[in-house]
Amino acid sequence: MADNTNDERPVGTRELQRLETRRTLAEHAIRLFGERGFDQTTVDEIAAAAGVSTRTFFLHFPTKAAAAFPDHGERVALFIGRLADGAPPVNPMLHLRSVLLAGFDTTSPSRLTRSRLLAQVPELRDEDARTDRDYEVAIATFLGRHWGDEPEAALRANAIANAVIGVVRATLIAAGEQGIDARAVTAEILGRMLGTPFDEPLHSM
Amino acid sequence: MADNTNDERPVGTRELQRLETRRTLAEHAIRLFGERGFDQTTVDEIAAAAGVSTRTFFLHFPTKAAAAFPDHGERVALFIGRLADGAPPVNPMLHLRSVLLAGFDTTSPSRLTRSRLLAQVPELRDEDARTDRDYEVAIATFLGRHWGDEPEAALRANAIANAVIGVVRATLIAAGEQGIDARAVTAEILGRMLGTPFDEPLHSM
DNA sequence: CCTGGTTGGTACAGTCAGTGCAGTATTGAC
DNA sequence: GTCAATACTGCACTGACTGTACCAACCAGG
Repeated sequence: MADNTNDERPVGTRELQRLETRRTLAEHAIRLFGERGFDQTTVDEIAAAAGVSTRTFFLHFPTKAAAAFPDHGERVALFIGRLADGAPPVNPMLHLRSVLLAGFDTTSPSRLTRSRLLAQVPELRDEDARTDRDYEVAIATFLGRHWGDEPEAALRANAIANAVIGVVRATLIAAGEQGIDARAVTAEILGRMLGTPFDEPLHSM
Repeated sequence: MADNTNDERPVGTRELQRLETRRTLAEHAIRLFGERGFDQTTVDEIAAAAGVSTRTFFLHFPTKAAAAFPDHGERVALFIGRLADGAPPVNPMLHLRSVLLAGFDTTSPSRLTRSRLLAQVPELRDEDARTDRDYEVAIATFLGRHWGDEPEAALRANAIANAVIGVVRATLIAAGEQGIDARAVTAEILGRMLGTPFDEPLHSM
């Protein structure tokens, strides 16, 4: 066993070929979804366009829709890393807000592709909502670390996570349109939602 | 043509039989989902348990999952009616909050069934999120009536709708558990989220 | 080298959700 | 009583996804 203390990719011909196949599949899937729509594209067609068998498609992606978001795993990992980064924040809600807004600042090409695809292919929004569950879990876990895991605190963490993700998803889908400053709207709404300190009780209801 | 000025149900033997078939299908679907899980139940089994053909199932429900929420349409209609009820509210956000909380007060048996089923059968949560889109549209439309339909106002309405539905969904799923006052948690979070007036600009970001 | 286990991909058969269509039988309006 | 509307059925089909056996290229170890 090689002394791989760090988790370097063991880059061999095999691994490279596999990643290339995966990349090609996703590329053609996104292209075809955009050209014809999601329902008008079959997995057979995607596989054929990528030059592999249909069965191979499902060795790389669990569902047809998953091919539209090939870097989902990495993005979630990045988000979790950012949430856990640095010293424990004084106000977790403000930390959460700044991490969420940081996602708007990094203009990765894949984010633009994703926004455009979601705005263009409505059938993919359901799948998007499904994958967003990973972010919800990440946020709820993060908040749970600060609020404890009593049932009511957990429920609150869950509800906040749902709400926050809802805001970000809505704005990210619209982010492709002209003349909309999605980041500003997100910042404003999150500011109102998360600005009040949730660590102190609220009795004026 | 009879002078049906009001929209009374034309109750005939046929209509009754149809409603009964639909009810039976939903009843067995919910039972089987609870007993074996969603993926372990086939539409064939549901139809057989209800004593009809498989094809008939799809005359009553568009998807397998839809049978788990047979009264979804009525509930959405009720919600929309409550939103539009009365004079135009002074503060639409507060009106929205009170309508949402009213949903907790009416302890309909179907709501309890739904909560229990969602807590028990995780595969149905995706479908739940999908059907919740109808509520999102209703809320966004309602807010749009007050805020106008400029792109940024529409985006804000959409984002708020997403957030609010996220909170309610999270709490409703947990509502079946013991010792959790889901309504109180929802009221508190919505109070913080919607309490500040969104009609005035916020400059302290 | 070479040899043998690992692994990316294939072929094939199968399950299940969902649709289109042609047909039957009961119902209800005139 | 007749005839159209309609609740339901049977059948054939598409398309997503899975299990399994198999091939072939790769990448050790000696």
